[in-house]
Amino acid sequence: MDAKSLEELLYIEGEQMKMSEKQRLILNAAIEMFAEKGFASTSTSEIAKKAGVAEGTIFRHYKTKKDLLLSIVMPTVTKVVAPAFAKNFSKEVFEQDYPSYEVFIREMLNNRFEFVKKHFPVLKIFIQEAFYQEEFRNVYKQVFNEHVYDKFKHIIEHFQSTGELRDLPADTIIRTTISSIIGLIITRFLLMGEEMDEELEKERTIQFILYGVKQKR
Amino acid sequence: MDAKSLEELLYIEGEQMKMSEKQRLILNAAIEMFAEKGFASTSTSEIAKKAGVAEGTIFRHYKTKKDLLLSIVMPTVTKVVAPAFAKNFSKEVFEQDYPSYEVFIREMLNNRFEFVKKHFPVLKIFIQEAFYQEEFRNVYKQVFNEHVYDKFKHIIEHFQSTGELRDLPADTIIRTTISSIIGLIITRFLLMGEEMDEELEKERTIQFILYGVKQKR
Amino acid sequence: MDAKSLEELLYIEGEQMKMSEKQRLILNAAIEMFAEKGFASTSTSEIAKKAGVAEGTIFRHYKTKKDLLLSIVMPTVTKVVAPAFAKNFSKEVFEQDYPSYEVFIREMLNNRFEFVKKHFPVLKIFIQEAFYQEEFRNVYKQVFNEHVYDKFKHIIEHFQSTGELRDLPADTIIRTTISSIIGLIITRFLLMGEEMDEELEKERTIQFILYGVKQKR
Amino acid sequence: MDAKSLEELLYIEGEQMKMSEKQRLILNAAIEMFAEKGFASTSTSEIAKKAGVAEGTIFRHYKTKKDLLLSIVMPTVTKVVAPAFAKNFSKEVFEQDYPSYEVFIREMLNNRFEFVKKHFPVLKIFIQEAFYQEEFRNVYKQVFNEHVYDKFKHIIEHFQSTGELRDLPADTIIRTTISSIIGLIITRFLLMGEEMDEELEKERTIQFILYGVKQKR
DNA sequence: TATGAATGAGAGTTCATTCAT
DNA sequence: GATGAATGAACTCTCATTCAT
Repeated sequence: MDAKSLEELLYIEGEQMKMSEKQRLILNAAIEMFAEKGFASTSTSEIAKKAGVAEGTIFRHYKTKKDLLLSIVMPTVTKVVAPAFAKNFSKEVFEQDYPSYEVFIREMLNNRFEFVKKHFPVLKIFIQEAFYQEEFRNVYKQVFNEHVYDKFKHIIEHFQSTGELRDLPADTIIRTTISSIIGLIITRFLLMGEEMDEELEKERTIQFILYGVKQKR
Repeated sequence: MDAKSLEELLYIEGEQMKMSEKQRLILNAAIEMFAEKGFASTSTSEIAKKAGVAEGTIFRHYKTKKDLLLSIVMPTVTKVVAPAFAKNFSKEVFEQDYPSYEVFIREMLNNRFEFVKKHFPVLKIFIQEAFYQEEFRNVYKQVFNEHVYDKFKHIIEHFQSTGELRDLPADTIIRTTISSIIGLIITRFLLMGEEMDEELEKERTIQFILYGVKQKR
Repeated sequence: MDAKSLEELLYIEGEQMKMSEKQRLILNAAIEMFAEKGFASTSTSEIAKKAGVAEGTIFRHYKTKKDLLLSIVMPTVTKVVAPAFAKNFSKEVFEQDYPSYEVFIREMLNNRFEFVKKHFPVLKIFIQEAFYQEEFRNVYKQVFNEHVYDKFKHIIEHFQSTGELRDLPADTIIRTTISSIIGLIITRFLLMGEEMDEELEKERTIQFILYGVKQKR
Repeated sequence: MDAKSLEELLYIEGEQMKMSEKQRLILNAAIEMFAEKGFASTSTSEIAKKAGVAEGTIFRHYKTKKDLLLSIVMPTVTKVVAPAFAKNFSKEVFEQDYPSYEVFIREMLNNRFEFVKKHFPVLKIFIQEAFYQEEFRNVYKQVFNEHVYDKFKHIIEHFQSTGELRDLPADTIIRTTISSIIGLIITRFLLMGEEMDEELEKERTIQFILYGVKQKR
């Protein structure tokens, strides 16, 4: 990954952003290896070799191996979960940007799909570790609760009030919408790869969310 | 896990089924630890201690640590993916069992949900490893292709011919249906735990699959 | 050191005493190296090499390097400080064994001198570490207070009551007596070595303690 | 420690004396850390941090870490051992300063006691290292032999000739005198600390040296 | 068949020292 | 002169695996 993208991805507000060249090499190598073999199965000596630095150099920048993992994964969590909802939802902006739920989920799906495509290795690392580290799951939950849930719910209720959406509980709509999007993403990035017709399946997923699979009577 | 369940779960056709007592202790301990901490982060000595056997005993039954992993995970793949479709689809059986797509997915969802509930640790191990071992993903794909895909497609086409299902491509319906089910399962077993109202969310997921979230006009 | 001596030296009451052959080799090597180069400057790989075992073997027997140090040093503290006072001081035994303060300190000096001669390396290790680890000093103090001080004081007061000893405070007599003995021991084992005429200097030290260096008028 | 004291302590005749500010910071930090944790257990980075300089700066002033140790310890040896005997023993000066052995040892004890109190950390470092580095012990022996032994012996013989001292061998008197003083110093600075009544114990030690503990008949 | 002591390769980490700036 | 990033050897400790009992 080039220096700029990496810094943008791993930048946390309030932290100093500048990375040294070696640090970038280390992070890129670590992301690649962790994504490929998993955190526990990747040795710091492998990372050092791939990065082309001495093993000691890793520990000059990151106190422990776990520290290196966190510095890769933590800043990403926010960025993957929140941005679709980061906009300032003033009424005008909102109604202009999202005239319908369809426009909203289409934008969200496209936006997150591209993000995942660009940063898939880091996300893979996050997901893997979230399996066994509660710490990781909690960060995800926290970000979701703080930045996403209320706004998402608000949007749904808005479109229920306009009559576009059925009167299902917002929670269920949130879960099923997200499930469908994540299901698409997993299918594309973990199971099928390039052989999938991306645009077609994205569109179908949107239609599925919107109309369901059952024929209208 | 008791001896019988374990043998059933890990039994592969054509193999000798009898397990010694020690072997069962080892497998149970390994499943628990692998699920909790991951394969790479679990040491054989931890397994031995938890199983109450000597370290050497593990290697008497399983040539390597990886061997132990495979003997846990491989037989499970088939069992988790296939059984809903394992029935003999003679016309009568089928029409009798599944008078509608709704009945079919309700049964499938309930059935898989219970299976996951019962064998969650083993499945967690499989998923974790599938992330980085193509070998694992391929086994999954193969089982899916061999035992599931054709039958699932056949069912969909059947209900499209009866007019119950819309004329979406079967692949899309398969993917979205499975996505929704897996989404529910992940939400329940990885994110929310017991705090979720299982029966309610199951029903809503089914409704979502069937009708979608969009109001019918 | 032979197996028997080592076990006797490092045995702690209430612990299991049997040492494996390898364990003995490790302890002997560790004592030798720690005494020669100090704890911090001795690497576990050196110890392993000198003991003729694999490095891993050390950690099978001792959880950490520090553990190895403690298992050498702790049991010795008691044995070096206490035994001269370990006898059961029933009145008869006492008056029979120590008809005078002179007999008492002569026995104590000889006894401790021989013990130091036999176990000098272990004691050297203890002293070194006591310099910077309060933990070590406290163990020493505790043993001294519990097993030595009262009895020593009692003896002194006894010989003050018989008129053999001057009416100095017991604490001062204790400190100066011990100082003189330790001074002799340090001179012999750290500064001069074999070139010192042991018996002569022991006798002179006893005379010094008893009569002082100043001429009687 | 202030600049002047430090320079005085570590000054060796014939060397250039000026220390830079940074050098002083480094030496003070090193003395403190070495005394607290021992030479081998103190890292140069700790010293640099405590001194508030960069790690590289240490190596600009001292070729190696050991060099730093030597530059602290070596000049001190002379100063701790010799000064009591450094005076020019012209007959007049001597008889005027030391009209009796008692006056002599009282002055020596007080003088060395104050020196140790002032420079305890450096001395602690020296003693620690003297345990395993013969080089250090030899320096001590050499200084003792060159600057102390003959003069001390001469003093003793003088007071034997005046009849103040008993006809013990001078070596024994030297050893026991020094032992008693060192014993007091160790008790004060390593074992008891401030809780000891300094003046009282100093006086008692002198009395012990002079009269011994045994009652005069 | 089961044991557990022993192994040695390799893990993560520290550290004295170097050197370009 | 001072810096501190970089180094790589060496450190303590872990681990899957072996094998004599």
